[in-house]
Amino acid sequence: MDKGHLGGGGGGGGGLLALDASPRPLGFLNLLSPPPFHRSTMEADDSGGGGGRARRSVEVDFFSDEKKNMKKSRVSGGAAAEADDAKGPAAAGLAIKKEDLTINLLPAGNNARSDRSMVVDDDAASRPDHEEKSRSSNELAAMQAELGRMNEENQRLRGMLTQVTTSYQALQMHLVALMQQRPQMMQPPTQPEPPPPHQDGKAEGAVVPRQFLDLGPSSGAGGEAAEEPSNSSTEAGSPRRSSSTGNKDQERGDSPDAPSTAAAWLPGRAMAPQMGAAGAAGKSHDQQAQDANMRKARVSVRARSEAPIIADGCQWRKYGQKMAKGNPCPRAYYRCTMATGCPVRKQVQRCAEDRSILITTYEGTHNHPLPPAAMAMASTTSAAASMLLSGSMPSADGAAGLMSSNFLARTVLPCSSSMATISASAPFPTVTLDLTHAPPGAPNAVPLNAARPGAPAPQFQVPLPGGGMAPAFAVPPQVLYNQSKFSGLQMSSDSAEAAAAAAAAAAQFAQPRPPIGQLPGPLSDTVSAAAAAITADPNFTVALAAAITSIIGGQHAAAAGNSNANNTNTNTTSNTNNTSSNNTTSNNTNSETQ
DNA sequence: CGAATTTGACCTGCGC
DNA sequence: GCGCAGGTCAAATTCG
Repeated sequence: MDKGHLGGGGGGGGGLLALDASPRPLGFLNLLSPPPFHRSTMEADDSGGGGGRARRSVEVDFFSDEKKNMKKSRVSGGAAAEADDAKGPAAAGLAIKKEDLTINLLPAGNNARSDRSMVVDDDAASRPDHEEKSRSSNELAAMQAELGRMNEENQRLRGMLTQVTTSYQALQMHLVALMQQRPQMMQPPTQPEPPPPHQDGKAEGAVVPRQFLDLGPSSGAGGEAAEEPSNSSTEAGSPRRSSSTGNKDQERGDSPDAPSTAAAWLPGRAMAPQMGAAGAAGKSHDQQAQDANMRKARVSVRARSEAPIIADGCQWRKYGQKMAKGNPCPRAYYRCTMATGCPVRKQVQRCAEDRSILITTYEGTHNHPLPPAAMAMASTTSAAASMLLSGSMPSADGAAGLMSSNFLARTVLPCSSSMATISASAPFPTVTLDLTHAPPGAPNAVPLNAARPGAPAPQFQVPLPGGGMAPAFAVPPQVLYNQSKFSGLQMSSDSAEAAAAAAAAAAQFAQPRPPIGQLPGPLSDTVSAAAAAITADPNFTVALAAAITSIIGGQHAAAAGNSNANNTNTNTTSNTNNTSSNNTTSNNTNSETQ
């Protein structure tokens, strides 16, 4: 099943979203994530990459259509087309747009394949009484040339925006790391963060290495140094099957108390037992206490689903089931089996009050790279955990802790217009992300049922924030009943950043999709939710307006009406095309996002 | 036949 | 110290 996820899986991502979802938000999203157009330029270079596969499909699909069209027109247009080719591959994306615009601008159906061609033709056919015409043609040509320049500039800006966004995210992560660190002091930077500011589409390369679900400040305690190397070392170190026993030993041995359970799961920790009790003993009680606090961080996700389990991109194996007190529904225990000895576990249980609500609680840190599909959840939970921990930490002043929590909540869960619940109360600090309440605008408030065809059991996709997006978080009072020691966080979506995050998240969640001929349904649901969430933000609207303005610009003030209408059509068309190739596209997007 | 799931037993922590 | 509840193990069972 997860083979499906990993191998064939990996549905679409940002690209798909961008293309498939409602035109507006998507258009904007495109600006934030390596847009298909942008890709055109990179296509040749990127196609080789790991994530490139999916992306490539997108490109292929998308551009193949375009090319087909172009070819057709060439066939009829003749030499005129040459001019376009002459512009070079780099202009591919621009060419498309430009063409559309050009077509729009031209009064007659005279397929103006290229400005030049038009001019030439006119010149060739020039007659005395056509001076006017040629003049207007010249003007057109000038305008189009300017258009071209504008488009180029637009692309540059897009690139810049992408970079900025990436940098922002990197900084955000770094900040989170620092926050985690702070209370522990003396700890070296948790995460080897600051990834190169240039990535996004390529972020994958840089991000993947650290694609670990980092629920606990694993980074924190001495594990820091060990954590990174452990990524691989741990895997190699402990045979998978033995892992369970290994864990057991670790957990039980470490056990002085629960805290270690999570700790034991940490890659760094994994080595401790091997090194002997001495190592553990060496640890100060203070630190142990801190670890105890932090290691057990949990992230709970509530979402409506008929499916027995949510598809978060990871591979899980059920190792137990138990009836929990006060809940007629049994609680199932799963452990990550994507890598040998991965300590991550999760509990799945239906809400007693509303059995349509599935509560999934994650715990532990992945000690292996995660597939793109799992990244959304991983980053989400990681971010949430970080948020929780940083906020719950006995930092200098409670206010600071709270503040950081709020801050993180906003940065980590930017799209949520509602609430995420954070609880630092015993037994473990827990962050609850409630996806059961979607924003008014969101079409599919929640039932994100997306039975995965390949999967033995139906699962559903959860659009989450960390990766970027969450349709919404709302925490019904009852959710907090036994855990609010802390504070609920009000998180308001913040401008374009929120949109960007949402886009990224949406992209990621579009990913885990099966590769072929399947479920545009859930995807569209997700997209819809994302779109709704994004567009709900007034800031987004403004940003979108600005973006559109910059693209269409006053350049065409004159032809505005016409051209706008046509542009709209054009967009619609391309959307349609992409939609038709939904599956493929989704894959692409994912890789790209990642 | 191997892998995954089920399920009863066992272990541990916590509250009284 | 005892009982309860949560969590995990591992043999038995089921499934592909």
